Amino acid sequence: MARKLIENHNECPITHSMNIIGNKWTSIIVYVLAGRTLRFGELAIRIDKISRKVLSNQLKEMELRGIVHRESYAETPPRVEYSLTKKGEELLPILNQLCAWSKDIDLDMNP
Amino acid sequence: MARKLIENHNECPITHSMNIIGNKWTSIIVYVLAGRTLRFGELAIRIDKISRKVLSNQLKEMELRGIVHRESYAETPPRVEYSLTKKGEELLPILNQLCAWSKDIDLDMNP
DNA sequence: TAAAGTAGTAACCAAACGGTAACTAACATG
DNA sequence: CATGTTAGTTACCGTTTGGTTACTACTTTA
Repeated sequence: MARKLIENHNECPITHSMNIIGNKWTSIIVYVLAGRTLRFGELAIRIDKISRKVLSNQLKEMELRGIVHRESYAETPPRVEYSLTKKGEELLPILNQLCAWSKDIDLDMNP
Repeated sequence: MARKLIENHNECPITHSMNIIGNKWTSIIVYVLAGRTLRFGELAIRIDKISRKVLSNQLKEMELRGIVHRESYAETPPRVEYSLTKKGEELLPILNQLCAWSKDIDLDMNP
């Protein structure tokens, strides 16, 4: 279930960072969750091509890391709401800089 | 050879960013190359656990994206030196923020 | 009684990724 | 003539990741 981590015996800080956000979906989930609360199903719709299984796994991992907050309501049908924690919100300005940085890189001339 | 990209029809900027640096090694290579020029073999030694094949592929992709500069000398034995482009250098302050952000996240309590 | 709606989970399979070992070219040295 | 040196590449294969489908539980509505 859990993703495999890069070994990091010499505690390289960037390797540590990559072990947290260096995968396909984590940053995208943070970005989509920016400033709002969304239910599981809404997240699944907004994030193109993600499967419910993978979304579920990622959210679980992010909750464990303290990036995402999960609030479950005992209703029928069930309702579960996801939002960013303070830590998650702190990632946003960094991601915005990343977006700005990558703006002028072209992927069309592909390998 | 080339990594598969996340589909991004609605041109989500963070998805675009993740298509560039959202993988195991790219950011780590940028970090190791910060402010210096290294030969292929030196990179392979400094980056723990990366295989020469994967390193070669990553560098090729990063060169294509304009993040890394490759200088090859027609000597025997061959010498190839890698360094960051201006674009690559611009990524560094962002990566440093990422390192600072991730500092207090604990991975030991693992999924 | 049947269907609909939600948030998952389990089993299973396909695709992507990563690693290993052997190999190349080209010259220098012993 | 064999060996070492470097930056790769190729073929092969195992691991990891991702995707699909079906299924659950519970209650409301038709």
